[in-house]
Amino acid sequence: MEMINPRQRQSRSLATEAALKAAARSVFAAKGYFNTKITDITSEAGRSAGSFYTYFPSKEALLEALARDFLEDLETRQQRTPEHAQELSYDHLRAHVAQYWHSYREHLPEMVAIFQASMADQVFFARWRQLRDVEFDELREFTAILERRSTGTADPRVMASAALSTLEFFCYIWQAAGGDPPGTRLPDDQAIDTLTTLLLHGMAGAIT
Amino acid sequence: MEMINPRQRQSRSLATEAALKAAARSVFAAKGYFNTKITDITSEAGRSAGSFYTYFPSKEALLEALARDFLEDLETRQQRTPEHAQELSYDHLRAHVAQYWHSYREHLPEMVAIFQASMADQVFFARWRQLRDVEFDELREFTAILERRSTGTADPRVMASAALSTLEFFCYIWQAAGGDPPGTRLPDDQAIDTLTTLLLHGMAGAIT
DNA sequence: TGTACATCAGTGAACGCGCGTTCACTGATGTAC
DNA sequence: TGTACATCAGTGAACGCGCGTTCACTGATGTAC
Repeated sequence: MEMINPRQRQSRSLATEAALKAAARSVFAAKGYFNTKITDITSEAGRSAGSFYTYFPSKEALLEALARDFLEDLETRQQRTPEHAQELSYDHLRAHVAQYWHSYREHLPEMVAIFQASMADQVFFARWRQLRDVEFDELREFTAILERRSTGTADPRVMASAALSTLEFFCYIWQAAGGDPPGTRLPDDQAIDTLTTLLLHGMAGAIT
Repeated sequence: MEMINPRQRQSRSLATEAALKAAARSVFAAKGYFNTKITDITSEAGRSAGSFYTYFPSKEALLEALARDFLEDLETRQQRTPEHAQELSYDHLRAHVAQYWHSYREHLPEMVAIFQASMADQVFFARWRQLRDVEFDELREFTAILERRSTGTADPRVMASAALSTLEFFCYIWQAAGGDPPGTRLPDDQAIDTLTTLLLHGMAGAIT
């Protein structure tokens, strides 16, 4: 029989690696990183336990691979948004908040798994902080406004750190931890508007 | 020889239980909850491995005991602060923020360990949310002001959830995760002032 | 006050469970001639 | 095109490490008479 696909081995191999990554994302999201066993990932991916080690030497290495993909994606996206503001405006800040909110949802398994892993592993602690630095850079333009017009009552970088804490943990609470109180739902628009209002007026409180 | 202490067994027992709890707090803070082995706790406490099980059936039970102590402490403190404000004022909000900041530091091992455990264990997830609800109640008076004078652009409870996210994660970043960027120090006053400025003006942005 | 026995905190070596990891094997794909 | 061999993805039973947990034992404290 004629070969349909001249690279069957390679494509099978790529498919399995992708299946393991996809399965890991799914299982991490469902059970959490620590509760996930290698066999949970392989059985979700429809492979045998041993198959895992053809692609990744450990669960950590798999998460590391997901983290690299994620970081690459973030940095690519960052290049596409060079627009900068001179003043704090609701719409402009809202666009940033909305991007963070949707990006968090899109990468929820990675965000949560890397954060969880950061609590038990130095390497992932560094990875988490690195991802956070990328997000911090996204707020650079706002920090710059604060620096230019600061009243001196608050360090702009500390203010930016607080603003990022708000974004990050509000997303965690509502997208990963079941809402506030648990079980509560929140429309995307309302989440984004609330965050924008808090951060816009909050940061404005530190400028002239 | 006359007995110095008529209840030597009991006091020795209480001392060991307290030593195990203190050792656990110390080791949790140093290595994190997941990396802590039972023998890490017992050796820090200067006891044998087997001794642990006289007092706690598992590491989870020990953390559960620490969580109960913590919750009790929080609820006792809450009764001591019945003062309520009718308006948002810097000093009044600052007092709340300061209390949260110092309470977080005082109970850092519990805060972090319970949060970590919440990511792998349903029971501790519920405990973490319960502790968070207590803190949420502390913000009730501010939520009430928002409810009375809301412009309708943001749900007061969602705004309070965002404010608590700011408090909680800013404390985590600066007290547990080494600052922002890691390695940075922050005087208590500056942390508290920055949080107060952000939250005061941020919440004020949602009222008439 | 003294003796004999009971109780209990504490010990640490040994046990065993769970899960990560290995490896001999299978069957399919790819290559050489 | 066919045959013989090589390579590789994938399998899953078995192995073994690490750590939680047990338990027979020790020595000190407490009690009975």
